[in-house]
Amino acid sequence: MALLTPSDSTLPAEARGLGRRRRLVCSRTCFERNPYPGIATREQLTQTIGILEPRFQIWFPNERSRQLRQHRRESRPWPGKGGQQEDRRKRNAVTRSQIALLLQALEQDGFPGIATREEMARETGLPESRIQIWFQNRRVRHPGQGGRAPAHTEACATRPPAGVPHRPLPRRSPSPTPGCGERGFLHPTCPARLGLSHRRLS
DNA sequence: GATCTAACCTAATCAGCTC
DNA sequence: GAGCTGATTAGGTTAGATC
Repeated sequence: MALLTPSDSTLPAEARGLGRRRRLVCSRTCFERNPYPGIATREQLTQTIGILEPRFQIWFPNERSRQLRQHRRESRPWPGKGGQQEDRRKRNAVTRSQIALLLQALEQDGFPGIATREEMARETGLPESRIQIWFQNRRVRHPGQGGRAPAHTEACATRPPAGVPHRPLPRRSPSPTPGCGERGFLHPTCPARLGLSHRRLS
């Protein structure tokens, strides 16, 4: 079985002034068996390896992305899901009180870093990974609620400062996509976001 | 400094639940 | 069935770890 191990850095990312989680290192054996693991398989891997399930939910898409690119470079067909699709995670019911807490946090920061998310996980009793998903969905579906975002629309509409590459507009949208900040979200490299979101800590 | 890749982001979509 | 929203996916960027 593949081993997942924490990287050698001894301090948590937040303690080092970063808004990201510590990195893990993973080998590919588990991926070759099933590149699309369902919740049951991921939980089983968690039991076997001792790494939390949400880390697999990050690692597997990343690995699929790499493999897909490689297959395309070599003009090989990607096998895809194939076979029976495994079960999804059971839908998590978020209570009104939990939503209230999350909305409060969203007002303050639409892009909470790992420390904030873990604090909210403690307060709400929800898993941190579910909070991350909740923020992702919320930012997309309620763009006006993203705390400070609307206030920086003007800054986002302009060019980033020299040396700060502006992220390209979102993909997979055949229709014209609103500019940064227009719908209430800010590109990570937007000058308005730099110094505000979880990246502010760096 | 270059490279690799986990972490993170988005839009799009699927799917469960409530009305 | 419509609407809402949690979960998943593809595809992109960022930044920490390693060489």
